[in-house]
Amino acid sequence: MAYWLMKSEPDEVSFDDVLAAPQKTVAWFGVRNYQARNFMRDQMKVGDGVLFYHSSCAVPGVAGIAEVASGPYPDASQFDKKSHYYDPKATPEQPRWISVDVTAVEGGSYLPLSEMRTMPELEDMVLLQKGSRLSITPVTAAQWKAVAARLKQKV
DNA sequence: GCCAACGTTGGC
DNA sequence: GCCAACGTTGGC
Repeated sequence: MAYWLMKSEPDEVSFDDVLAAPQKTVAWFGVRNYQARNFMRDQMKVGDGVLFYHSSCAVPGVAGIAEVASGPYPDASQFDKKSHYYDPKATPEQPRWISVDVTAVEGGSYLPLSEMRTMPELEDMVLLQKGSRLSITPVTAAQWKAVAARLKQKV
């Protein structure tokens, strides 16, 4: 089993939105970066752990724990001319971008980025590396454990 | 709003 | 295939 950190802008989809969704599950759409796409396509498995991260907001940080709930399938927004994720080069026969479903598992506490930067266990986390902007990044088991423990501590 | 860092595009 | 120009991300 693998672990991931996935960034979402809370103005678009917040962790609370996922908790409120039917079956607490949403499609993760709008990934338009090949490296992030390839993680979803090639490495993610149902049941993998997900740190749900809020980016581009007042207090960025991990907003809750989720899990991967489906295999990869074509991201519908790439075909939608009205979507700002529309990609004219994608066709249903030859889709470029994919989604996976993600289910919320546990919320109720928040770990700010500023605090993550103080945790020695997270020193090597991809998210925290200089210049890192990938929307989906791998998380090690040790990093996962440290974040989960800290979240639990805060409840 | 600024700006560093990174990704993508397209001319050559 | 190189690389300059441009666009985007995302913290601050």
